Amino acid sequence: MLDINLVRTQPELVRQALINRSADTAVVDAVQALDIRRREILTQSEQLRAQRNSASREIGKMKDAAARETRIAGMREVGDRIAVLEAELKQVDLQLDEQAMSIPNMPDARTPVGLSEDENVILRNEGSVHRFDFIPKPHWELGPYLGIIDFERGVKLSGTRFYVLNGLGARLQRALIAWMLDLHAGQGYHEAYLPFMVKQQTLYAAGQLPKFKDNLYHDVEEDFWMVPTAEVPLTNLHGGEILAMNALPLHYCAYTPCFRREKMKAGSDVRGIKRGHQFDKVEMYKLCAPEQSDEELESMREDAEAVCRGLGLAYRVKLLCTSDIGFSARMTYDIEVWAPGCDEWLEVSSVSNCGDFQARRANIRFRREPGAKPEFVHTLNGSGLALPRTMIAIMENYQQADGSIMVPEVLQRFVGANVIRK
RNA sequence: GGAGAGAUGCCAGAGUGGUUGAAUGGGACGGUCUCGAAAACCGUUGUGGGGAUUUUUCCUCACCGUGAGUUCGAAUCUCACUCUCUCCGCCA
Repeated sequence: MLDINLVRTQPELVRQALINRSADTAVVDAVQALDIRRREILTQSEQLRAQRNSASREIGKMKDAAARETRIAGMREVGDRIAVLEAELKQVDLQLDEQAMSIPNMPDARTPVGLSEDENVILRNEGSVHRFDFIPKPHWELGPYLGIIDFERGVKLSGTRFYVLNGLGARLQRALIAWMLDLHAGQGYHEAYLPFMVKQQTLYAAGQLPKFKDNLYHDVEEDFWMVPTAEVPLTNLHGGEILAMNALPLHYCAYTPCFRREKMKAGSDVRGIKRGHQFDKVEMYKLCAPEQSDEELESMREDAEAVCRGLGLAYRVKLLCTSDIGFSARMTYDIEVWAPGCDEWLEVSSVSNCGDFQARRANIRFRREPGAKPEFVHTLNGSGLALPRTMIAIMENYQQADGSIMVPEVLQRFVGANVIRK
């Protein structure tokens, strides 16, 4: 949620930000009009209330019954007028909220303006791409060959885009989760185990609703929504709280499965485990004071890169342009690892600074010193990393001519093997 | 799932339908006293919206779990919901 004051005082700035995001600007006019009407109603109804409050106080002290009755009758009418105004206010508030909630965050000045993902900027390539003296196979061939990925049975259980991991395949994923969490703990992140189902309000606060309703799974009988990312519960962990300055920055990491109803084009990304309705992810999350968030973003990107480096994967860092950053983000780095079998770069992490956008929705504040006015914190999130794509990169980069897969050194003690072979 | 109890400020805990934003106690902060500290005493101690003034303040409205209702007036009365606790049942 943007500061309504920004829309009020600098609507042009907001409009330009929406244009840069390739989004419709009509919402700005709607918010402006509703905001003006809201304040009109407020002024009127508050005047009436003040009048009623003082009259009621006097009525309480009146002794003369007849005069008292006259006064009460007069106030009855004032009460009716208030009721009418309140009813309209409720409507206006509702609409204003809905409109204001649908405005995405203002991009940071450093986020390049661009009309599509083609205008994202590749900042760096890190690590050397592994050269093979044979043609590397894609993971959707290696997995079934080694018996560690079973696509058929996944489909049997749950339909297309589901799979089963077997034996060392399942173990490799578990090893990655454990290793990543340990790594992040060493980087100063506090590990949390979170609910995988949350209530609707929690999704609004994180910026997933109302815009991405179509991409979420939820129970129709109860107010339970499956988390699309650990970012959602992590954003709300301190919702409604006022934190002490010396508690900041807060660094969290968490492993959760993620559930996404993806409206995918038939035929796109269908092969393998790159994109599914359910996947695992280790997430990093930070809450900090506004002046800290630029620096925290860089260190979080660094922490995500450390995962790729630890696994010995070649990767590149992208700075997303205005049209490609997420709804809640003001600036985002993507980290992509090279997958020689699929022959493409895979996005394994997205590291974003959301500024006070989520904090405003979730009402997360802090006090610089006891007694000081509460201010909104800044929030940041980043994957560290998405599991299936990391699995793909490991399988395809560490494959050998005979179809076996070497286990990256850091994972060996978790997997309990140096190599996965048939 | 069944039965009961409860939800008030940072915490504990009062609150006859009418100056109750809310007694009292504790904590925290400031001050007096002291060489210093403790004790004692005095004072301060919420959030959000709107308006005026503009960098200092003032006025006003809302908020006592949430949402409706009754009333001239609700922390206080009515209803629904949520959550917490205790007991019973069930369960990994």
